Amino acid sequence: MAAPQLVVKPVREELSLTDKSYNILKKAITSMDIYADDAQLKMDERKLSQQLGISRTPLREALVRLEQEGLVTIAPRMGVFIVQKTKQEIIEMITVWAALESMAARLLTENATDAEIASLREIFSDFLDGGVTARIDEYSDRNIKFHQTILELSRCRLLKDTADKLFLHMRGIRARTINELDRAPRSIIDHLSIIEALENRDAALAEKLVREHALDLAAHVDKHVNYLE
Amino acid sequence: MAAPQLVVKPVREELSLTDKSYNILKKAITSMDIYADDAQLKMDERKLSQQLGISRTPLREALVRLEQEGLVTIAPRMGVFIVQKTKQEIIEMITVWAALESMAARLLTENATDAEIASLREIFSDFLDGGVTARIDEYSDRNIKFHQTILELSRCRLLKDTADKLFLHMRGIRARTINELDRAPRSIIDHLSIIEALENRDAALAEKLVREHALDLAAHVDKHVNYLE
DNA sequence: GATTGGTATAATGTATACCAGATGCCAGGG
DNA sequence: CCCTGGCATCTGGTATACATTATACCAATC
Repeated sequence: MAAPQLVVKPVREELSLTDKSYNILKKAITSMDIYADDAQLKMDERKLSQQLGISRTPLREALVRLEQEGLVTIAPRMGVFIVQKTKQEIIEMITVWAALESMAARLLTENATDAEIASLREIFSDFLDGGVTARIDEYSDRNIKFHQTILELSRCRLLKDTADKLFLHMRGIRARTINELDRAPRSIIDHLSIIEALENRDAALAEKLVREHALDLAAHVDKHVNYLE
Repeated sequence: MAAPQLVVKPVREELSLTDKSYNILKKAITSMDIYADDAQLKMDERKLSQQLGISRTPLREALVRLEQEGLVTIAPRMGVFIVQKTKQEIIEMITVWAALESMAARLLTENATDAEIASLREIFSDFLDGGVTARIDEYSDRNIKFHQTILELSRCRLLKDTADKLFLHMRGIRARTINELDRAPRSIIDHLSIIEALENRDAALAEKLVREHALDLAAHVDKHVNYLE
């Protein structure tokens, strides 16, 4: 047995100012209601750098990252603006999401243990006795958790990371659409069928159900969401 | 009918130095052989800024964008390095690609015209009489064109954009794996079956064939590519 | 001879200064 | 009353200067 020895973790926990302001700004943007009528979309560099207590250089690098992620646009000589997604873009995001998650479901049937699949069922264990509409907020959280877990259990990190990036943008619209979109009673039935297919290791069926569940949402957005322009 | 009027496109063609250096560096990185033994992976900020004839500030913003795309890593206080993808990461990229392109095939059967689908067939018209192996380079170009066209014809821009980002990273390994991976005779048969399914507007079959074609490649990489560590 | 510690140098992270382009206001003219 | 042109101001883009940290080299000691 090895002699006892000093174990330390790397000291480099400190994030750069760029990283810090990036995180702060990302959280700020994703948690604001971008689509409110009086939403302030212009971001003033100088004012922000003062509020954050840093200079403009690291702030600008953070803004570049946000732009690359599609959260803001930098209009040369005109400033940076928080982007409002169009309805079409939202639908496309859901479509790509459908592609990713259905592939994840397929992989899941090959890579996940029975216990892991069972954990999916547990997510909704509190909701099996109906009364879903009463606790819509809580259900919505579980809903998100469910989909993220499927991505997770695919054992394909890139699949999850790519989906997470998309999900970032969905956050913004969730606040507005939560009541219309999370058609909970229907949703929970879909989820249970998906879990069943996964339990049976039926890759083709699981993939199909996941895809259709997501594309249903896209169709629903297409039909019923109108406040986006 | 409207009166004739002067039509001009916005004068704003001028890119910022950040954009310019971003484009230059991206091209430089994707066209170099990252996996060569003597490959220089460290990027010297100061030297680069001198070579590009600009200051470090816009260069750094370009590097931040490259990092966000996964082409380089910025190690705090230690510099920026061109990333070498691991075999696992390559396989994951192909997997995500499979998800995206199979969804694209599905959408294509709904959104593309017969003429557009026919254009897919034309891509390979020169190669139908065998002799594929003789013109492997040219075939490889058509191969790429084929897959990109499917993404394009899906009419889902985000699907194509997401796939393009992945493709960026594949460029680097193509130079090395071209002979092993583009198993042309097999490949062309797959492609023709895909086209046939698309012509028949058979969404389920097209999706399946596209997915399996891509996942075959992933399996092949897993089995036969060994130079990536 | 190998290893450790100190110092010098170079490179990165951040701040600031300067410049150019865009917006808004106001005056003047139609 | 509206439109145009010029001016002032403000904001973003870039360069440069400074501070902090990593790396390399050398010397001293074991």
